[in-house]
Amino acid sequence: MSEKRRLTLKDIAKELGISVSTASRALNSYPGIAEETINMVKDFAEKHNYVPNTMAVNFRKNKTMTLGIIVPELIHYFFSSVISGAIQTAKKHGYSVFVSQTDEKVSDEVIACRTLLSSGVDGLLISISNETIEGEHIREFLDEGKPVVQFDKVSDYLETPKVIVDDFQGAFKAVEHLIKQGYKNIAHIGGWADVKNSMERKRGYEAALDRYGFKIDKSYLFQCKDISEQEGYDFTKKLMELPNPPDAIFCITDIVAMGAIKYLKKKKMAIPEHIGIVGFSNWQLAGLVSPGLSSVDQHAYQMGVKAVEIMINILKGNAVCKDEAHLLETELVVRESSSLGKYSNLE
Amino acid sequence: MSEKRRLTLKDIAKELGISVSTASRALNSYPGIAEETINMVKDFAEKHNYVPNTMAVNFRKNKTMTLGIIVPELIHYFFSSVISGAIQTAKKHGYSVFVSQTDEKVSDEVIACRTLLSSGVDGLLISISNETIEGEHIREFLDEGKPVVQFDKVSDYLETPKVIVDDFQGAFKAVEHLIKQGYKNIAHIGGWADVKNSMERKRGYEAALDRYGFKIDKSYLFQCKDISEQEGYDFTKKLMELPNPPDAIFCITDIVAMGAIKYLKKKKMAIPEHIGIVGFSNWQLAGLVSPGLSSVDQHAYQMGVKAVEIMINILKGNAVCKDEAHLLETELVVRESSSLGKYSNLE
DNA sequence: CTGTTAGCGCTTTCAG
DNA sequence: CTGAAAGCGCTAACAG
Repeated sequence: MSEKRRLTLKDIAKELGISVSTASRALNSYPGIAEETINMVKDFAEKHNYVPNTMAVNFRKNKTMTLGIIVPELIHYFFSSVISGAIQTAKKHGYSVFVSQTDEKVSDEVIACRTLLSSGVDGLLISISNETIEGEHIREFLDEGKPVVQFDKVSDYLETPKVIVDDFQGAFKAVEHLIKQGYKNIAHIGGWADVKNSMERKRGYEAALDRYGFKIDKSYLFQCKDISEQEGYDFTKKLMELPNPPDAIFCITDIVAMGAIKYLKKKKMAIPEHIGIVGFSNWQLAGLVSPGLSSVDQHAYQMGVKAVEIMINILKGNAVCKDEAHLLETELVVRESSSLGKYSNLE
Repeated sequence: MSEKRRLTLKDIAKELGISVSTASRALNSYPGIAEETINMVKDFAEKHNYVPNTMAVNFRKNKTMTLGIIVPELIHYFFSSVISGAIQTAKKHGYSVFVSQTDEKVSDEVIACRTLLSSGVDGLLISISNETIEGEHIREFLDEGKPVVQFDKVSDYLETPKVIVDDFQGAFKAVEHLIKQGYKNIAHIGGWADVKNSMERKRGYEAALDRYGFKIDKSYLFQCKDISEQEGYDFTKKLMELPNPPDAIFCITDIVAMGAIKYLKKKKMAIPEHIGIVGFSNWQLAGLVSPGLSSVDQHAYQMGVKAVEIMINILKGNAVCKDEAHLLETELVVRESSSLGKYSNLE
C-alpha cells in the first residue's frame, strides 16, 4: 500500500517547460495546437504512464461519464441480461455503470435514486418496482436535467423514453403457434391485472384466439398473484379438473410453466401430445429441462443495449429526453413442449 | 431538462451570514461547533434541500465511496448472487458499486481494471477470468494503495484477501451423502485439471471414497472442457456403456448434471432408483426440474457479503490488505435425484 | 467556537 | 499557437 503520488498535468508541464494549459490541450488534441507539441506531450505522458485524475475532471466538467441502472432483482436472468447489455454498450461509449436493486420495494428505490443522484451519475436507466406508481423520486433526475430512460417495467406518469417488450406480440405469437400446432382449447395462466406486461400478454392471448375464430372461455383464465411455480402447479390442477379441460396452456412466464409441467408429469399426461405448454421469458432453464420448454424470448440483452443507446444519444445532444415508447420484438423459441407431430422443428 | 443551479455551501454561508468553512463543519457535525450553529445550518440545508456536490467532495477527499466489482459473467446465477450480496453490503456502509464483466477474457479484464482504476474506485473486488494467470493489471490497484479482495476464482500470484468456496468440503459432503444413500459405484464428471475449483472438487470426491473404504476407479473419472450440458450428456453415455457402469454420478456443476439426467431419461433409467445424481452450485433450476436435482449450495450471496466486509474493514483501517484465504462453508441440498428410500428428506 | 486562506487537478476563458 | 489566471465546491490547516 505504497501511496506514491500520481503524475499530474503540472508535473508534465514543468518537466517539458510548457504551461499546464498547453499540456491539457495537447493531451486532449485541441484544434490549434502544434502537431509537434501534441506529440511531445503525448509521448511523455505515455512513457510515464500519466493517467488523468478522473475525479478532478468530473468535478471540473460536471460530468462523471457514469450511468446508474436500477432493477428490481439483479439475480433474475432477465435483468442480469439487460444489465449485461447495458454495461457492454455503455463501455463502448466510455461510460461506466452503477448497478442498484430494489427488491421490488419502492422505499429501496427511493434510496437507490438518491444515492445515484448524489453520486453524480449522468443519467438513469430504471425498471421500476411493482410498488412504484408515480415515481416522484425518479422525477428528481429530470428536475436536475439528467435524462432518465425506463425499460421493461415503466411508469406512464414519467415522461421519458421507454424501452419495452412487445408483450402483446409475444403472446400473440405464442398462442398462434399453439393454434397452428392443432391445439383447440388453449388456456392462459396470467399475472396481475394491474401490471401492464401481464395485461398486454393477456390481450395478445385473446387477440390470437379471436383472430383464428376461437372464442374466449373465462374458465380457462387464471391470474397469478406472485407468479410462482406453485401457482403454475395449482392453477393447472384446477384447469385439468374442469369438465372440459384445455389441451394447451400459455403461461405468463417460464417459472409458472415449470409448475404446470410438474403437475402434468405427476398426472402422467404426455407433453406435448396430450397438452401443449408455452412459457414466456425463455430462461436458460427452458432449454435444459425435458421436455424442452417452448418460450417467448424477450431479447433482454438487446433491451439493455437499446436503453443505453437512447441514453447516450440524449447525453450527446443528438436526441432529447422525451416520452416515447420503443417496442422490442419478441421471438418464439419452439421446443418439445408444444411441438406436435409434423410441425416439430427439433433435431 | 431545466438546468437550475444547485445550492452550494457558499450560498448557505452568504444567506446565513457565516463563513463557508463554518457551514461545512456544521453540516458534517464537527466537534467544536456551537450546537446552535449546527442546527441553524442543518435546518436551512434541509429546508432548501441542499445536497452536497459529491464530485467536489470526492475530488477534495480523494475518495469516491465506490467499489468496483469484476466478474467473468454477470448472467451466471452464481455471480449475480455474489454481486447482489456485495451491493447490499456496500450500500449498508455507504458505498456504491460499479459492475464490470470480462466474458472470461483477460483482455477485457485488463480494460475493466483500467477503467475502474481511473474512475477512482476506492477498492476492487474481483473474480478472475479463466485466462488470467498472474494478474499484473490487478496489481496496479495495490501499487496505487487501493485494496483488492479476490473471490471465487482467485490468483495465488496476488497477495490479497481471498474469499473462496470450500470446494473440497462440498464435494466430500456430496459423495458422502451418495455413499450413505447406499450407492456403491460413484463416478465423477469433473472440470479442467488446472482450475483450482475443479481440482478441489475432485480431491473431495476422492477423499470421500477413500474415507469410506471405496477405491477410486479411473474409468469413472471424466473431465469436461467447457462444462456444458452436452458434455454431461456425452460423458454419462460413456459411463453407462462401461462394462460395469456406475450407480451414481457426482457432477462438477448443475448444468453438467442436467446433461446427465437428460441422457438417463432418454435411456429410461430411473433416477434416483437406478442411478443417483448430485450437482454443484444449486442453481435456481435445481429445485424446479423433476426430478429435483440434489446440489451443493455455495452460498453465493454470502460470498459477496463477506468480500465487501473484508474490503470495508481494510478501507476503514481496521484491517490490512494481506494474503489470507477465507473459506466459505457449503451446504448440500438434497432433492429427489439422490434420495433413495428411507433416507429421503422430501415432502 | 469561527473566519481566513490555500489548494486539490483540471479546463477554459482571455490575452497575447 | 501558447501562457496566465480564474475557478469549479469543498475541506482542512492555521489563526484568531
